[in-house]
Amino acid sequence: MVSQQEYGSQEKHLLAVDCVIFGYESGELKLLLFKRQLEPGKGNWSLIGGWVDTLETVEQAAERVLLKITGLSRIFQEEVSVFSAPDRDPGGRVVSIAFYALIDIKSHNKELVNLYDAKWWPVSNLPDLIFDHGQMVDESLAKLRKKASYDLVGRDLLPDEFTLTQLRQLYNSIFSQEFDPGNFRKKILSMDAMVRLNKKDTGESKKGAFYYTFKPESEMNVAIRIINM
Amino acid sequence: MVSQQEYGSQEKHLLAVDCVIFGYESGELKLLLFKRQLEPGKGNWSLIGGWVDTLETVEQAAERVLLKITGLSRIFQEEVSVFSAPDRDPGGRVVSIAFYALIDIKSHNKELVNLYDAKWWPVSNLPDLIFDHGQMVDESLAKLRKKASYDLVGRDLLPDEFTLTQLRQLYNSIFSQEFDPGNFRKKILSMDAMVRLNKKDTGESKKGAFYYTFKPESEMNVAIRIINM
DNA sequence: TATTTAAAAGTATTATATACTTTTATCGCA
DNA sequence: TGCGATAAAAGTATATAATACTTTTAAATA
Repeated sequence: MVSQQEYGSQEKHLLAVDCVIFGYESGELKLLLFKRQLEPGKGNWSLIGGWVDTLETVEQAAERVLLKITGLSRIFQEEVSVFSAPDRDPGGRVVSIAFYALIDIKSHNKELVNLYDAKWWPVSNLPDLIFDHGQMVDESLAKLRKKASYDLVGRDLLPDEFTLTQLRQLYNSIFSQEFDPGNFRKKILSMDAMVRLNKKDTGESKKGAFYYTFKPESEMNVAIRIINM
Repeated sequence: MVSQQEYGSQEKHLLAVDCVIFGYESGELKLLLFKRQLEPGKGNWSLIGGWVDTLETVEQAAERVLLKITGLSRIFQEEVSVFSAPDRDPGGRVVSIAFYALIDIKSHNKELVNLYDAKWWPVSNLPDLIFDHGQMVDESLAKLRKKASYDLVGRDLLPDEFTLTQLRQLYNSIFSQEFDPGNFRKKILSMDAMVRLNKKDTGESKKGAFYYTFKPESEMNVAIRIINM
């Protein structure tokens, strides 16, 4: 029988999290990016990251970073994957876990964002990013699309009250394609996921579109596929 | 402007990988488990793991572990997620990344498996596992089901030559449900993913079932959903 | 040669997706 | 006040796919 290696005398690693923060504003899916403040790569655009402490989980580290930057807590956030190429960070061996988060841009703390020298960029037109952050964004976008195909992501990205047209435009921008208004409405309403309010948004049309809010997740029909990828 | 923290003086972490190794044998989906050889938890069943070195990626660490145990390389393997509860391992702070792998049980090195005191367990009847390894298995199974729903996983789990009945039974055991033979055949063949050989397996029926082999992945119709979960 | 077995092929029904059309509510303006 | 414009909302018709079920086939064997 072959023996396993003991805990002592093993190599230890710097562990970080990097947050891919998605938001939605003026009909566009956007990403919160930062001017890096330390070498290497100082002055270039990057995701916001943070070190993982010994007494927390990586999820908690990501929540901590998100709170620090946006002032928001209890936000949808999901692990993307681990990035661990030995030379990925020229500053040293750092293993980083990417997370993506979905927030309502209107509700976050803009002063904090300014404080950190951050900017919202449309995902359709991103600058070059340092290290492997571009790959983190690509993987996050793929995950977001997958999630949006069987889950209503509007809950996280839209304000509390929204119209079906706004939800459709959000989906248009996530998938970079135009969904048929009638069919989109039919499918979304068949999920029984939201309630219609007695208010209309007349900004976009003469007739006006009803506002909706989401029902609690437990009450909706979860077995419906929104987009067939 | 708020400044970011320097690389120096950060806490470092022990980093490990744990491998959830799936195989398929006598009509059952199985999992390779190990009798743990060191404290804490010595003698209990666990996944096989290994430490991550400074000069490798976590994927390479997982491949290294898989090769050591099974003698196999170039195996399908995918990251599941990061497990980082500070107290998950009573032996100390270890952050572990779970991977799941799919192998053809027939083709692996049984002597190596014996050497490491390992055993194939049917997933329908697993023993208690140490630490959070049970959760790793649950997440891996969920990932495997999701993958199997849009991808033919037979390529990795079955021998080179197999019958449609064997492929269906593999799917039955992955999803713990009986798929209709006619409809399963119709859907699988519509993917145009395999070629029929001029050989029959007459073990199961008088008529005999044709053997098939997989075409290269590039040639198959990838847009077909196998199982609607 | 009749019987048995499961493979293989085929059919019929239902459900869903997609493309397209019609009606509706409301505003601005003649 | 009533008409045109606008996009929402509702409705329809067709194509495609999922599901349940039936029939035919090939080969072994009693």
